[in-house]
Amino acid sequence: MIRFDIIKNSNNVKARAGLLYTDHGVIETPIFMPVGTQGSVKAVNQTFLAEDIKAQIILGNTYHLYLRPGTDILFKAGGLHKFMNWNRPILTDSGGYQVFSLAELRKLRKDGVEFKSHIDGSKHFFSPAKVIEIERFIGSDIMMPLDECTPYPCDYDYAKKSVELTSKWAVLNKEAFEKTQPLYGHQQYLWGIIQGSVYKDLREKSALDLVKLDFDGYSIGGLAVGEPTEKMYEILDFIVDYIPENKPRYLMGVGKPENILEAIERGVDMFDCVMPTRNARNSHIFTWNGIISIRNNRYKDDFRPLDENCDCYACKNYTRAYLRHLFVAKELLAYELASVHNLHFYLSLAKNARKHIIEGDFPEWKNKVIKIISKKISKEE
RNA sequence: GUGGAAUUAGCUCAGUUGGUUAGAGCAUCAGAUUGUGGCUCUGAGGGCCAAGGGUUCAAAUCCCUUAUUCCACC
Repeated sequence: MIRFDIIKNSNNVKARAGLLYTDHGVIETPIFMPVGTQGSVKAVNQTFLAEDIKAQIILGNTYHLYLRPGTDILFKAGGLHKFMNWNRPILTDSGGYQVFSLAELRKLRKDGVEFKSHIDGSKHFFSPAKVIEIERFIGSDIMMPLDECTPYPCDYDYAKKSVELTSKWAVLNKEAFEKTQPLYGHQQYLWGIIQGSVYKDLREKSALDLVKLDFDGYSIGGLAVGEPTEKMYEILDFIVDYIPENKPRYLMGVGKPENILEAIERGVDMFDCVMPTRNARNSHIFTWNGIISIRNNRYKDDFRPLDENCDCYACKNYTRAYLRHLFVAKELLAYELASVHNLHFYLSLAKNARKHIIEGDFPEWKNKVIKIISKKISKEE
């Protein structure tokens, strides 16, 4: 069983600060985990990731890594940590989301999912046991089980069947996990993923089924897939109480900075999202003063840093005008600097949230910063 | 000098036998992006169709003149 120490509970809200122990290091929660789908956080090298951004754990994706480079290469390399030169924790998503997002290629079966590779069209089959096997080859510290992520909107009957399937698979995931061993000498842990779309009774059923199996942690999946944000908060308010308090809670794929803070307030400990990196590549910059679209014409002669309150590599060394120029010229450095900055912002956001939970003024701080950081900067002061 | 071709958005070009408010790509400008199928998607602005004159109910389209550019031949 993974060790998770809650070092401080918030007084009025469910937010908490904790320490999550893995063989690759201790993670301070709440935490944001940069997404490195194919064994690389896009446009960011591992040195920056560790030393500047101060990422404590990153994500890999089972579906993508299985297709390329494949488990034989990962095994020969000694696991993903060595392969990519990252010695801090790694969490792998199972490919359950790809089952949903690549829906045209999939065929759901009771025992797993058939799909066609988006790379070469070849046919493959994922079962819960197969996914665990692949994650053993990858060597991720925290493994996600195979699940089905429902789209939104999703009618009740489909969501119900989907929860039943995900619960059935959870049993098989857990069995496979217990029957197999880590390959590289460090411990691996398995989470359960709660589904149920926007239906509270289905969410409850999903949570009860999974808690019975006693996973190391619990993920909340199937949110931020298009439902109104208020709906997401409503489900979070409801579902967190069904997850044992001493287990880490992971809200998959979320989200915008304000979504993360609202979810922390509701008791979530872990987050991942492509937003800081994908948006960085599209010139969308998160700052403590609000959102900047750095390609905008008005930054062409703005020689201030992206964010005057930031000490990341990009802000310490380069100006808005230069970043805008790089984006307009489609220079590769644009993607690197913007990604470093946005990830640094997300990690700072989590770090500050943690600090204010410990200091006891999280809700006040949260309400104050959300107003500022979620707004687009439209007029320069 | 002679003959031919061309001239349409900032750039490169479409534009059917003349027929409503002349299109595209790129560029520009502005949005979007939530367990990532690496440079994506959506939208907007921008043209007295080289200039002038004719023919016609109607001209980017046909005719004439001029200008500019390119090609071929003396």
